[in-house]
Formats: sequence, C-alpha cells, structure tokens
Amino acid sequence: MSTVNVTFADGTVNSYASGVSCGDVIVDIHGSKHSCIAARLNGVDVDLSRPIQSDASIEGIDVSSTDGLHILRHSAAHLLAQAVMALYPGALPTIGPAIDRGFYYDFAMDPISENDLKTIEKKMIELARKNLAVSRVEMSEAELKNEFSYNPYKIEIIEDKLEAGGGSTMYQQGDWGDLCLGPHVPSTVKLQHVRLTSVSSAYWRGNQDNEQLVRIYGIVEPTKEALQHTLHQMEEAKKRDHRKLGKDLQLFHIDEEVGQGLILWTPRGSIVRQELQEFIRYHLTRQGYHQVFTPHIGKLDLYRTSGHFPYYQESQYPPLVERDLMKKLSEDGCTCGELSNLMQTGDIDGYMLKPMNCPHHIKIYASQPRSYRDLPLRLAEFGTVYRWEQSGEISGMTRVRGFTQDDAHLFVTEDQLADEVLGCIELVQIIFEHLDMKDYRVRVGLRDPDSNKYVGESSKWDKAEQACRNAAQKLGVAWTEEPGEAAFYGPKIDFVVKDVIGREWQLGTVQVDYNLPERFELKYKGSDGEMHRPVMIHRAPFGSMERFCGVLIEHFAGKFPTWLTPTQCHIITISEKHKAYAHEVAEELRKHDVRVNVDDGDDTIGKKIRVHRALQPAYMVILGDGEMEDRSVSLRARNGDQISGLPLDEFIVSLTSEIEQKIPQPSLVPNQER
RNA sequence: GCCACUGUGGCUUAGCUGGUAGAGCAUCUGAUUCGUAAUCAGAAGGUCGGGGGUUCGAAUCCCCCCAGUGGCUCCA
Repeated sequence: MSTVNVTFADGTVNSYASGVSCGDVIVDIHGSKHSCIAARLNGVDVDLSRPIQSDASIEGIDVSSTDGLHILRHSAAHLLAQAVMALYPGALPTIGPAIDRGFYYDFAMDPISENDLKTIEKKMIELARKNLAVSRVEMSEAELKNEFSYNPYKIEIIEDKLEAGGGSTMYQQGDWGDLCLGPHVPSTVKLQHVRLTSVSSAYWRGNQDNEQLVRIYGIVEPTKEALQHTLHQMEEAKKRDHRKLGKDLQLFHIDEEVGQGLILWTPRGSIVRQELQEFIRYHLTRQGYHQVFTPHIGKLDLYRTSGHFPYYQESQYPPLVERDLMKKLSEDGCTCGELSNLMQTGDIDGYMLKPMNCPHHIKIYASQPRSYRDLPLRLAEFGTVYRWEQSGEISGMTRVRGFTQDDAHLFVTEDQLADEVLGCIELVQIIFEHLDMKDYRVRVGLRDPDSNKYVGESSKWDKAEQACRNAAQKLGVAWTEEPGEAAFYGPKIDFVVKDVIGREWQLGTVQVDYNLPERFELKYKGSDGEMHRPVMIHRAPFGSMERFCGVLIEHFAGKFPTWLTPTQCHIITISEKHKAYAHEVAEELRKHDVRVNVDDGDDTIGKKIRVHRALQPAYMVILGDGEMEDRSVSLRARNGDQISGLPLDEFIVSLTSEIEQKIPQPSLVPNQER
C-alpha cells in the first residue's frame, strides 16, 4: 500500500495511507472534537471528505474563522434551497451565495411573504437534524446538463461558466443536489443554528431587464449562542438607526406633505449641523478657501454646457418653465413628451434646480481674467443640490432628494494638482479624527483600462492618478485602487465609512476633473504669457450634511460629544426652592455659550431624570439645597455616573474647555463610558 | 422604478373571522415640593395615510393613489 507525506501548518510531516481523507488527517492533528468544517489542501479549500492521493500540505479551516463562516453560510444557502424545493415543488433555484452577514438564495417562484419564512426555516432545521451527508460528485458537462435539465437558470450557468468540454461538480445532500464548486460542510447537522431574516426580490443576474426572482436572506452560526449573539447585535443596531434616533432626539423630520427625501432640520438637529459647518468653515479659512454663495437654480443652458442636462435628466427634478411659455404650450396642447423634446433640443428655455454646484462656481472663476498668480483658487460653499433619486432608494437622511454638500472647487495648474489633492485629503482626516471616526476606508477610483469613455489626454490622467495614489498613501489608512471607478472626467478618492449595521456609506470625495474646464473653456495666463487651461478639483469632505449627520447619529448612537450635543446641559431642580438658583446657573452657562435647558417643573427628581435622559444631554445638572448653599452643581453623566459638590466656577471652566477642544466625549464625570 | 410587507391621536400601541375606536407615555388643569430611571387625580386629543368601491353597516374585504420598511436596480 502506498503512502503520502502530509505537512501540517506547524511544519510537522506525517505519513498516511494514500487516499486518506482530509477529515481523518485533521482528526489526527486536532483530535476528534475539532471545530473544522473544511480543509485547506495545498492552499485550496476542500471538503473534509476529499482524499489525499499524493504528498501535500494541509490545515484545518475552523468554523468560526472568516473562511469557515463563509463555507458555513454557503452550505446554509444550499440547505435553504433544499427546504424550498421540498415545500414549493414548482420553484427553480438559481444562485445562492454567502454574503458578509449571512447568505441568500434566489428562486424563480411565485412571490412569498415573510410569514412563509417560518415554515421554510422549520423545514431547514428539520433537514439539518437529519444529519444528511453532503457529498461532492464530479460530473461531465453533459451529465450536469442532464441533471439540471429542469432548470434553465442552472443550464445558463453551466453554459456560461464551464469551459467547453470541462466538467464540474454537484453537491448532493439527501434528495437535493446543487451545481456548485464547494467546499461545503460534511453534514447538514452543522447548519442547525439558522434563521431566515427577510424575503425580497432581485433580478436574474442583477439586470433590471431580466425577470424578478424571490430572494430569501438568512443568517447561520456555528452554535446556538453565536446565533443569539448575532440576533442581539442586530437588535442593538436597530436601536442606533438614525431614523429612530432622529425622532427620539428630535433632530430632523421628514414630512409626507413636504415631499419624499426632503429633510426638515428641527432646532436640535440644526445645532448639530451648524456646529459641524462652523468647524469646517474654520479649517477652510485656514487653508485659504474663499466662501461663496450661489442660487439654488440656474438656466438650462448652463447645464447644457456642463453636460448635466439632458444626460442626467432622469435623475433630476423636471425643469422650471417660465409662466407665459407654460401657458402657451398648454394652450397649444403640447404633451409632456413634446415639451421634453423641445427642452432637449434647446428650443425652449427654463431653469433647473441645481443638481450640483460646480457650474455656478465655474462662472465665478470665469467672471474675471485669471493669471497663474491667482491659482490655486479655492471656492467653497455649503451648496444645496436636488436630485431625483428613485423613490425606492430614498431612506432617512442618508439617501435624499435635497441635500447640502460641503462643497468646494479648486482651480489649479497642472503643477499644483498633487499638493492640492493632498490638502483636500488632510482636511478630511482632521474631521474624521475629531469625530473619532476610525472605521473607514479609502477608495482610489482609476480608469478602466479597457474603456474609452474617459475624456482628457492619457498623460494627464497618469499624472492625476499618481497624485491620487500618493495622497492616499500619505493618509496612513487602508486604501484600495479600483479601476473603472473613476468618473468619466477624472480619477477620484472616496472615503467610505461603515455604519453600525455594516453598510458602507460614501461620504467625503475628492475628484480631479479635466472635463468641465474644457467645456467651459476656462483659462488663465501663465508665467510664459500664454493662455492655459486650469484643472479642477471637486471635493466635499463630509459628502453631504444630511448623509454625514445621519451616519454621525449612528456612529455616536445619539450620544454626541459635548460640542455637538444640541442641549449640552439639562438643569434639573429638586424642588421649587431651587428655581431661582437654577435660572442663575443657566444664565451663567449661557453667558459662556453653553446650550442649556432648565426643568423647574414639579415632577419628582426621578421622573425628570427619566424624561431628560431620552434627549441625551452631555450632562444633567442637579440642583438642590446643598448646591444652592455653596454655589456648586451635581452632575449626572449619560451612563448614570455622578459627582456632586463641583463648584459652579470650576464647572464652567472645565465645561467650556471641553467644548472648545471638541473632546470626542463628555469627560467631566470620571469613569464615563460612551 | 421593481418585488414583498407595513401605515390606528405628538410617540408606542390593542382592536380574532366586517357591527361604526381602547390603552400607556407626552400635553393641559388641580393637588404634591420631592435628592438621581415613572407622585396622585381629572381633562382634552383619533372621520383608524388619502380617494373610490362592496355591504343595511368597513379601521377591518376589494381597487387606485401616497408614504414608510426590507431588498433589487440606481447613486454625477
């Protein structure tokens, strides 16, 4: 009998009979109670049942490792398909991958509702408990086609993915087999801790023109405890949702009658926004930006020149047409379609809500002759723009139809480009640091080498792309190059922040643009006496105030740092006797620009604390006999910790300094945790 | 825009298979003046998202709109 030498991760080499399974070898390494669900054989992930025929290296893939969870989730998707097939005989499974938080599977079937998930989940658990072995079957293309002849989707995948003549594998568990490369768990029993979370729809192969499929989402964990933990985390995440907190903390309101995706900033929310704007304005001034203001609308011709109209027509609010023209058109019986045609051809004019600020800023640049001595010219504005997002896409503050960008446009020479890009990036970093935002990544969007949709000379692109890379490099955080992610007019750097639910939001962006200077024929006189074309940089470190505040609410779970807290101190009296002192303290704090709320009502102290806690002030200031006597205050922090007898003067000094320095969380009461 | 689900006073919510709305918190009015997560009593507040239909009768059934949620598609 021949033998094989197997090398373990720690370098040990052991001999086994040829054909020994990976699973047996892993039992040898880790003992029979190991928690591996697959193996890595010569660097390739395989099933535990895979036999070893020649010398190899091996390591176990633990179920709770990233790769292990991925396999577990993928296997759970198969189990889901098996359950659905058992319950809905007419259903056709299509694809079912593992995703970040779980798995899904798409089926061509009649729509089902969330109520049906319980039934399917029960079936899954029932099948899991049957301890069905999951086996890998190698098949030729002809065999696969025969096996899946009932399912045109699988046939399409076979024809698409398989090399002509090459076979693939099927994974069989009980009476259900699925086209798949694997690897998978050895038995369905590993998949008992599963929960189906939602049902929705998706298009076949992600294409809107294709038929809609029923997509079922689920999560799976190796143990009951892990599943409970994950479910608990999902609950916690929901509590942080900015849409819920926005209501609880009275930060913003969206009104049906005002319109979808249009944010009404309430007084408390406006404070957060205002503070952020002041903060950024301060840094902009220091970096040599000029503040400008521009109107919310502009003529259609402006956007014809910029290229935003009619190219982006679907994602804009319809144009505003002058009254007389509107009347005439309606009298002539002009249809909407005809109207739209007339606008496109430029036969009639009107105004548009601005979808972006650049054309307006460009016109400020072009309003006077520029020389190289004027550059870089940096124009900044908190500019409100309007975009017609699809109704199904609108959500809270993070996806809206009207929003204010912390926008700026830099007009620079080729030579200044690299430095200016870097300057923009540094600003973003200052902001993120002050807000204690660490969970973000940087994406450098480059040209797709195979596409010719880009404008501008390739030598300039090379230079600009290099400038973006260099800038990202200097940041010292994780960054990736993403070919094909560039705008058609230039490369860009995006800041992508992760929210508590794990969704990623693009916030800040820095984009290099060769296109608009060309379209608007911008010029400056160089030191050589010749006219040159400037390069533009678009940048918005927060992205939009709406989205940024939305993400920020979740980031802080509504517990803002003191400088951003809408009402920083809530003063609470113990009884009527302390009313006068309470107002005196409030006055004193207001003199130092502290935002104060006084509750001198006749509720009990316990009740008041309960009520005020909901609004998450940085501090509750409790005032009673003791405090009144020695002109002190007692503080209660958000977590319930408290200190008493702090002299009023001392309190004011510490508090104002905490605000001034923008300390990322309240710090006046010891041992606080956020 | 597409699919599924949801929509009851400011907020949270009860209301089974149709008989014409109940509660808690908040609000207001009294009483209470109280040391760190709900003091007591009373009052006011809803044409049940909007419109149409079926029915003797609709918050409950049907249709159309509007809005929200989860996804898909999209995101200059």
